[in-house]
Parts: sequence; structure tokens; C-alpha cells
Amino acid sequence: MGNLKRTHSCNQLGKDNIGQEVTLMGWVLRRRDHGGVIFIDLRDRNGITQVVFNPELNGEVHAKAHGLRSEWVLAVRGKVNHRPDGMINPKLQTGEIEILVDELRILNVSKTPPFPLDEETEVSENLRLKYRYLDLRRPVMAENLVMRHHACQAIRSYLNEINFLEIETPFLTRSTPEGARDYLVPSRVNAGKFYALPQSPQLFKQLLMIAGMDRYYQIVKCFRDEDLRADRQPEFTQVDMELSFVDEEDIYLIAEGLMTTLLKTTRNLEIKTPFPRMTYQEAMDRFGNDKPDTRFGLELTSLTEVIKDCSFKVFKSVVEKGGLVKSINAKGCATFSRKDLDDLTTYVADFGAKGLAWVKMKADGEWQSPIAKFFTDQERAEMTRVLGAEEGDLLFFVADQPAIVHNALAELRLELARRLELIDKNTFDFLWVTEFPLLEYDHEAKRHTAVHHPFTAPFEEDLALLDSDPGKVRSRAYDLVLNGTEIGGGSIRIHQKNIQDKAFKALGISDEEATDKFDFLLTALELGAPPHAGIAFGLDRLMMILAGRESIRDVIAFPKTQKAGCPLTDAPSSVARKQLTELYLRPDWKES
RNA sequence: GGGGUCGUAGUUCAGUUGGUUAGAAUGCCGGCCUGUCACGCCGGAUGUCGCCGGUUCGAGCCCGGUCGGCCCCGCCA
Repeated sequence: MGNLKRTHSCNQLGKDNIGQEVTLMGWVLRRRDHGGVIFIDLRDRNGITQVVFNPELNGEVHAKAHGLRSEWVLAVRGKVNHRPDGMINPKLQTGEIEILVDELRILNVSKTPPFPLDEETEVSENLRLKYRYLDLRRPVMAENLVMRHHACQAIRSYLNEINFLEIETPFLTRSTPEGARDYLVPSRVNAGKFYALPQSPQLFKQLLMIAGMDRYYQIVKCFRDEDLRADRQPEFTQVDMELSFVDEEDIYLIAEGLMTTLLKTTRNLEIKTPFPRMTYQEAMDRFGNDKPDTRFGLELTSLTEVIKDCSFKVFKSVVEKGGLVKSINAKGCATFSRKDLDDLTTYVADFGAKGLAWVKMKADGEWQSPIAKFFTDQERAEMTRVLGAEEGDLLFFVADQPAIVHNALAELRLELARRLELIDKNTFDFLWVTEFPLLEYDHEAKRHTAVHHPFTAPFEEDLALLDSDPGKVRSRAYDLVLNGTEIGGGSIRIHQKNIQDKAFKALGISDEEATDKFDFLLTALELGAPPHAGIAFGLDRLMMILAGRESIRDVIAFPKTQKAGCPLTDAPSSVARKQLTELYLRPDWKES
């Protein structure tokens, strides 16, 4: 760079700087060479400034500028010039000015980039990830990282202000049962033993409460070795927190304040608090899942009562076997074609529905439907009434076991909303979902597993049910849902050993196993554990929603592909035989 | 583990019923051009049609397999 010092960023200069001598450094975005005057759009993280090489002003520098190419790295020194009349570019922040270059230094040359770094071309994600450092030069991508930085700053200052301590917890820790598959790290100094990377700092943050830290937070990586999705990476970031001497209301208040701060910082939006709340049961009944998108209607209506004695065998037998019949009224959708209906039937089949019955509402309450004939006039009238169906409406029915009915109709509801464009992209609807069941039955493992995690406190009045009817026990867990995405969750924790013992028992964890795996926690609970509770937010998902992106990969600097690989570094990779033997791993592993 | 979809020039894509020399745009290279801003004009070069095998007189196109990207189901306390 010689004696040149950068004086401004490429988004900084305006009318007020006219006449000043400045030095900019950045990358060549585009070159417009007129034979005479040459324009270069110089780009850095912040924006773009047009720099001008005029042969009449400086022939030597102009000649040098002729050879500039895309993504060369430059330092330019020159005067800020008011652009001539009619030459102002309103699309640029710096569009009123340009730099008349006196000195050009080529800090580095570049090969022709493997893909254009403009905003127009849609480049395959694999290529973008292989050259992520080029991809991130694109302003849209850079803006996502800048927004994420500002969000983290806002989170830290908000929590610091209300007496939270940021405390680090180990990455090399022990594997615990329950939950996701662990990433394992072999121990060199302990033959045959393994660390696990944390799925969350759950137990450590509880131990920090027992240590009297009172309020803890951490913006921290968590690791889960499960398959990837657009909103799931094997390593992801949580805003993790834990508080002592609090109940649900304290958590809600602090979380709502945090979300308010985030929306203000990232989108300059004021949001309304307190957030609405809904029990798990109500969410399932009305929306079919525990993370309802409340930006639109299309709610589910139960018809089980109405049709339980009907003569339609499909519906009747489902009800007799403990199933449900539920329906969505798609207002005004009677114009859907046969193909639309077939597509939707195929769509819900992915979610386990064996069929999708439909009714097109005609004049005078008449049903146009393959299943109309199975019902009496009275039954049809009653269903029409319950669903509030009117001429022009389209009714969908799914009959099956509750889990399938709810899942299929919840997904149908979302698909209908997308097709009908019912979702306002500028709305941010938060919702607390509460009173989750403590346990759910795992048919494969033939035992109950924790819906949240094994350290979640049950409702006190439900404690007696732990032995008699464990599936009925409600937990003091809560999820925060934003626009139909679970962005956070937590619970009041168990802080008494006898309750924790009961919880392990209900999960089918024997005393021996509990002692083996969780002795440190059980011991700690007996040494003055305060009542405590916590919550964790998925930062990647939050940023994805706030940045209006479809994938968390767009808000992560170096994300993984669906195969959990990194096209840039080519991780994961083979390792030297010696590395394996040092770790007491058999180096000649073959697929059996 | 399963389903769907994509893979052709550096990039984004087109490629008919299986038929002769695989195209377009953009980028790249060269020339011209003093006010552009996705500058313009003229010219030029550029292909392991992901990979392997099969069917066929003949395969970018059909079939089987495989690798990779993306979306989804399962999975993700």
C-alpha cells in the first residue's frame, strides 16, 4: 500500500466531501472503459463508489487503469468531485459524487472470478460455497453478516444491562442419553474413551445456577449429528440463558424484551408485547401443530362428534379406533381444479394422510363431493354449520389417528396459505406455546421420552399422574414461535433431587444409569440448588427470518451442505493412519 | 434409510421423435469509443454434455448404476 492510508469506506462519501482529497481501497466491481474516460465501480463491505480515470487529468494513471479487471484490489487517491449535471446515479448511496483519481495502486490482481459477483445472476449454491469468500463479497450476503453482528451486539448489551453474566461452557464434554445423536471426539490420553460435543450447554448452565451465578447467557455453538434441512445445520448457534429464582412470567418478560430489541435493531420495527400465549393442546386443536403460523386463518375444525354415528365407513371406523376427523374450510376455493385437488392429495400423503376428502360448496348448501352420498341431509347440514361453510367454499377432510390428522392438516393449511398468498411477508407474529406434555410415548423404544428434556419440571398438580398416566403430565416448558417457526424454547427446571429421580424413572432410566450418567447433577441438586429456569433461541433461524431468507445457510458465513460437508475446505476428510492409532481407533474400518 | 428434482461453455440456461458440425445470453480475449453506471459497437476463442456401464448402425437425449447440489419424509430431548 506504500504510503497510502485509507481515509474513507466506499459508502461514505457524499456532497459534503466535495473537493476533499481522499484515499479509497477496495475491489473492482465493474469497469466501463470508454477509450477515453474509464469508470470503475470500487466496492468494499460497505458499498460502492465510482472512481474516474481521465486521460486529460493524468495520462499515466489513465493508461494504467486500462488494464484493470474484475476483483482486482486497488488503492486510489484523488479528489471528490460533484458529478456533472444529469450524471447523478440515484441507485448508489454515493451516487452524487465520484473520485477523480490522481494515484492508482494495484494492491493485488485477480483471476477472472469463477462466477459473477453481481446481484443479478443466480449462482449454484455449491459453487458459492466452494468460493464462499467471493460469495460473501456480494453486498446481499455481506449485509446478512452485518445484520447478524448487530443482532449479537444488541443481545449482549440487552442482557448485560439486566445483570446477566456471559460465561463459557466446555465443548469437550460427556455424551448423555436422550436427545439427538452426539458428535464424538476420541480421547488420546484416555484409550477408548470419547468426549461428545454439546447438543446444548443444558447441564452446565444448570450447574452455573447451582453455583450462584444467578443469571447466565452465552451465544454458543451447539452440535447435533442429525440430517440437515434448509433450517438445520449440524453445528448451529444458540442464544442460551438460565436464571435463578424466576418463574415463567420472568422468562416471558425478558424474552419479549429481547425480541423487541432485536426487531428494533435489525428491522427498525416496534412490536407489540406481551406476546399472545396458547397451550399446546389449543395449538394442536386449532392448527394441528405446536408451532402455528398465526399470520393467517384456515384453522382446523373437529367433525369427530358430528360424524361419529355416520354411515360412511372410512370416517366411522377411524373414530371407533380412537381417531379423529378434522376439516379445513378453504374459503372461496371451490374453483380449485381436479388437478389442484389431486396435487394437494399427493401433498398430504407425504405427511401420512391416506386420503384427502373434499367438498365444493354449491348454492343452497348443496355439496359437490365424491363423499356427499355417504351422509344424511342432517349430517351434511350440521357439518356445513360447524364449518361455517358457504357457497364457493372448499372443505377438506382428513380422518386418521390424531397425530396423522394434525400433521397432514397442519401442512395442508400452510400449503393452502402459500398457494392463496395469505402470508404477509412483513408481519412478525410471535406466540408462546405452553403446557407441553412432559413425556411422549416412543413406539420404537417402547418407553416414554422427554418432549423437552429430562430436566424439565412437571406441573405440580400433575405429579401424581407420573406413575398412573405419564402421558397426561404437563410440563412447565414453553416454546417461542415466530411466523410458524420454533425460534426458542425452554422450561422451568427440576431443582429437587426427589423430583428428578421420579422424572428419570418415568423415562425408564434406571437408578444405575442415572447414577452413571447424571451423578454430578443429582449430587449438585442435593447441595443447595436454587429454583431456576431458562430458555435458548436459535440464532440462525432468527436471523434467517429477520433477513427474509429461505435458508439459514444465507446467514452463516461458512455453512455445511446437506451432506454435512464443506465445499470450501472439503471437510470432512480422511486423516493419517497415525492420527487414528494415536486415538486408539481401528484404522482399517470397512463397511460390513 | 426413503421420495422428488437438478447436473450441457467460466456462469446462467436452451437443446425437438435417438440422427450429420451441441446453441443462446453473459463473461473472457482483441480492436474502436471522453460521461458511463448491467456503457455501446465490431471481431475472436471457449465443451470430459457429472462419472461408469448398457441398449442402438448411431446416445446430451433411452435404460441401469454411481457421485454431487437442492427440497422433503424419517430423524432433530
